[in-house]
Amino acid sequence: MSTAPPSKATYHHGDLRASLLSTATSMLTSCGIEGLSLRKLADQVGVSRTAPYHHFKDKNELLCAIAEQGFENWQQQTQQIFAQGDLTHKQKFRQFVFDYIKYAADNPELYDLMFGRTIWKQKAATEPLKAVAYPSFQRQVDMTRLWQQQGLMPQHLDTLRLAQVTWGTLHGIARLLIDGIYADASHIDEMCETAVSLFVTD
Amino acid sequence: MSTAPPSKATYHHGDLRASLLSTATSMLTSCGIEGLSLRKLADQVGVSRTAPYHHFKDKNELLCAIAEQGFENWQQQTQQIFAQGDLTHKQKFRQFVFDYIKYAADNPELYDLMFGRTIWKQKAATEPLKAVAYPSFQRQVDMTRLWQQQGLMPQHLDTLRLAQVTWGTLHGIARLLIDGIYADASHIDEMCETAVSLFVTD
DNA sequence: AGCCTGAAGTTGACGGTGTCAAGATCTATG
DNA sequence: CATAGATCTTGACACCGTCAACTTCAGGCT
Repeated sequence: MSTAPPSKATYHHGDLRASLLSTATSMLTSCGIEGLSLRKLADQVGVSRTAPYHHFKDKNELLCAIAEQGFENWQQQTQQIFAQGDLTHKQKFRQFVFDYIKYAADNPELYDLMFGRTIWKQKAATEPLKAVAYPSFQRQVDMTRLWQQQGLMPQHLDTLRLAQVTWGTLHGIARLLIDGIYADASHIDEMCETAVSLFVTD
Repeated sequence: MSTAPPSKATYHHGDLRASLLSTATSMLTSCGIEGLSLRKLADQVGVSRTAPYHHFKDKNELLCAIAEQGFENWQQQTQQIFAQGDLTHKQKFRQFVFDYIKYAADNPELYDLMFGRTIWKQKAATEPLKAVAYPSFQRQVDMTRLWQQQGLMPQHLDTLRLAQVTWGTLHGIARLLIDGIYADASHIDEMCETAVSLFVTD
């Protein structure tokens, strides 16, 4: 599962930071954010409760590091859609919507950490996290501009505002789903289809 | 501020439940959900740490009671819009959008409690809360059906899905705002205007 | 009137949390 | 080979939610 140390007999772990990160991520996805405690984490990795503090300043920094990894994966995943050459612009947009929601539905706890208030409301994001997250926000704007130029979306609307609203829609649908309020997984496809047909002016 | 007991000399408080509720609500709005602890609350009300347990089974029940009040206020506020007779359908819809976002922006912590994962993801909603919240979800569907009949929104789309997407959009914009990610208060009006012009097919 | 049941409020205690300080251990560099 | 610094440890503190047992008081029954 996680990167195991070569031998447990050693006083020093060898690769504790990576171990903590991967174990924390799996604890997050299986137990939720409220079930992730530093003490349980240290215990699971087989190390004393304060050992993690030599690799992360505090719990927030650990959470930011997890989110950081999440953004890297997500970004990679997203860009694969646009690399596919044999799709029309509308098909790509449709694929983007479906994949966005699918990512959130498949990784609810991670999505919540990446795009939730735990990190952002308290303005607790670390610099490395910002360095990965902000460009991916910006990318949303760039894509929107492209969609406007391709005639998928109204050109008379301000690109930034349009980007905020379209992303807001995806974000809102994702949240309704993963917070289990007013929508459940069986509605995903139809909701995405409805969203696409609302936005795309063809 | 809160309902003060007639005299502090009495052993029994007199109206502790109401005092707890109002003080908790004001602590929530001023300190955030993470700053609201039962011990601090009891202390502020001037009562021992376990006194609240005679009025609320646990912290969750207190939170649900706060959310319950929030829904009642919110519902009341929303219905005032539709009582105004001198507005066109489109104007009413526009007003609804603006008011929805304004409510979230004005009461970020309360909005988070009412529509956030703290209560709903853990399926921790009490029966009284559900009794108030579910109908207000249903009302969203009813309004959407009306908007379709009035020609504001495409009639060929399934009403339930359309309601989920339109509400998802408002919810998403609200969350982007109150979580301080990718949008701030100065964008509110323009974002609302963009959302309206995207949804209303005139 | 007086008792006495039960609601309301109290202190004490337990296990859990994040985090700091000080000491132990090992690794690697001069 | 020694020693400095990174790494890991135990101890301690201040919080938190919650249970159990005790005290106080108000209201209804005889």
